[in-house]
Amino acid sequence: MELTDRKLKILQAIIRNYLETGEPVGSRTISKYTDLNLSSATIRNEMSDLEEMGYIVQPHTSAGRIPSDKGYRLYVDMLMKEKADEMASLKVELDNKTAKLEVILKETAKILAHNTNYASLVTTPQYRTKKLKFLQLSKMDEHNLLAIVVLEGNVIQNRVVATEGPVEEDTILKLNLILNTYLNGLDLREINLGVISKMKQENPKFATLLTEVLDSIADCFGEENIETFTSGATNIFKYPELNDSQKASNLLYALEEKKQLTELMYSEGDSDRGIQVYIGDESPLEATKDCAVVTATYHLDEGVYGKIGIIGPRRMDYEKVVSSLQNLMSELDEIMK
Amino acid sequence: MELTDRKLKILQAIIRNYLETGEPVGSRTISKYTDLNLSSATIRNEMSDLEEMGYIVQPHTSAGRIPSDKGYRLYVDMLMKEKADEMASLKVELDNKTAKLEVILKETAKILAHNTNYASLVTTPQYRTKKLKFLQLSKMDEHNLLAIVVLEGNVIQNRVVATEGPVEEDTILKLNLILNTYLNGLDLREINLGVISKMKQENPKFATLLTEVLDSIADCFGEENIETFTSGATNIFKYPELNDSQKASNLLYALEEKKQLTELMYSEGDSDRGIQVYIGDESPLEATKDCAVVTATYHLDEGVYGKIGIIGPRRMDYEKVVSSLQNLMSELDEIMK
DNA sequence: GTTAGCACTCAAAATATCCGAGTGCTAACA
DNA sequence: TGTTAGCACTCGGATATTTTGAGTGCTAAC
Repeated sequence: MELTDRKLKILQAIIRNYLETGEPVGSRTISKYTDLNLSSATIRNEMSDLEEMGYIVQPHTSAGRIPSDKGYRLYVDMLMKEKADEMASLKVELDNKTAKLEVILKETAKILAHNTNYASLVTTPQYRTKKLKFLQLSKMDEHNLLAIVVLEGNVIQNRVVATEGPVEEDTILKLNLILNTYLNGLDLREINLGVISKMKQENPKFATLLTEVLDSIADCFGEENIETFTSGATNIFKYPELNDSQKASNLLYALEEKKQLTELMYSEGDSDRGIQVYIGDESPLEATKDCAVVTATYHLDEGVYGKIGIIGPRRMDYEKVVSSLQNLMSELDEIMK
Repeated sequence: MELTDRKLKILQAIIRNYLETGEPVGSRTISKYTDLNLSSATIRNEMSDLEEMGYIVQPHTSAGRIPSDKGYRLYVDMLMKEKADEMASLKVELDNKTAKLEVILKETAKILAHNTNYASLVTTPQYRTKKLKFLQLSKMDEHNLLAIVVLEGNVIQNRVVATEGPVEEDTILKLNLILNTYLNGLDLREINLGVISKMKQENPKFATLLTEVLDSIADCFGEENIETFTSGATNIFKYPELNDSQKASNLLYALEEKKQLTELMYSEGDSDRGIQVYIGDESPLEATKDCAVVTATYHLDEGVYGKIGIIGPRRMDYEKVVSSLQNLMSELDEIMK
């Protein structure tokens, strides 16, 4: 059967209406709602077709229709095409003087949640290909060194390095010199065995210490280092279809744990610039089977990116979410430059 | 009317039973539950008295009784007296080699939540009277310095200091020297105008820079610097009496925002070593009016302490919670020494 | 002081009843 | 051939009604 223009319009009307009300919509409603000037009977016939084609479903015999995941998908795809570039104006109050990444990201999550009324997620960027700006060791006490690692983009991390024996102030100065000389401007892939062994060979006195330090700072780059900030988790109580203790509990648990969600955000490899939408069962994550998840990518530098995302009910205001995400995305791009 | 020993036993039995089941308990239940060997009729008489005295209430005429806040209070107070020193053995898997405070505290929250099946809170300690161990400035780029502040107890913080103009490497070295000379070993109260102006007078060349740096690091000590970690928020869904979307939503919101909870934890000034219990309406916080909140204090150094706490339903297993808290409290005391 | 017995209460569960939005189908119409 | 009015039918949800049983308070006997 063919998806005529009229069917499309009706489908769109059904979805729009359902997004507003959250209730199944009937033929009479649509007959009045659209500018098609068709009677409810005609709409019924068309709806019957749309149901057969799988775009809408009836929760039970004598109820109106609601969009199926397939219906949402069609709708979202259409939307994406239309709205690809247009961008609503969203006032963002990020104070870009704050140089601390963590603070910016937390703030971003808050703005996003507040603006959309859904739950939001923001991850720290992956540093895999991030370059080392500088590295600074200091003596904390007899058995511990403090290593400060600053990566490009002013990402600051610190690690405590436990040393075998006590270390002289003098040695620390030398270590700092060696480490910065060899490693500055390199990214994780470039800090490989070659550089390391060269470094040790040319400074045999410090071989042990260097190993200890390098081990401890290696994970500053690592993937397990991604942190996810969430905000607005309790927004989900605003939507009756999620407001059921079982569902809410699972969802909130996922939001608290974050780990799975982080994986989800990074799962769909590299649709990179694009915006990714998971509707209901499309999501690989059990906890979000009743939700829609929309994620976007922000860029910190070539090859270095993080994710921002939204979790809400299936009947999500996709237009608003997409434009909010695009907005914040470019806002972040800007700040991070 | 006097609170006889028998009445006390019955009250205790009622509370215990209610903690287990969450259902109002009737006279017949108690008559079997206790070793008093009294008929249900007798129990009924006693219960009638207990109700009159305000220790138990009837949700409706033909239901059993549940403890009132006053009843819980009596119970908890008795418990505290009995259990003051005894300590259950709780296997704590804190890896005390990790020197990073944040990680330890997050882990603590998790253990606590997991162990008790309630929601847990852990705050970072207040550093008001914490001494400065050392301070390290590094050049990040033309307009930003990175200030690392290490306080006693290996609490590490960093701040980005924006400077007026570019700063020479040489200048940074000198600044480091000056700052550490004047400030090492001092706490916030001791870093007052006196020291600062003296420092500036004796190093007039750096007066402006010093001001910038000191401003930025001042809040490393500040109270607004307390962070609260939570865990097990979704545990509240396990208790039917909280599992109502309105209550759950409020509570979870409070747990997400944390700010109010932090205030709550620090509100009851200085019961210091002790354990603080808020039952229902005793709590100043609206969101926890249907809960019980138990908090304890851990010590990092003289005058420096943080809080750990539990939020759960009124019918909380107080014994277990108290001993868990005591355990973790001393465990933390130990690690922080 | 304790207990058995019994009438009484009342929330919660089970059951019955009603209501109406919405459907599918048919027949008439343009 | 596509559109529409009309109508019988369905069924979830709201409301009303009944049943059930745990629990109480009171009284009288032990």
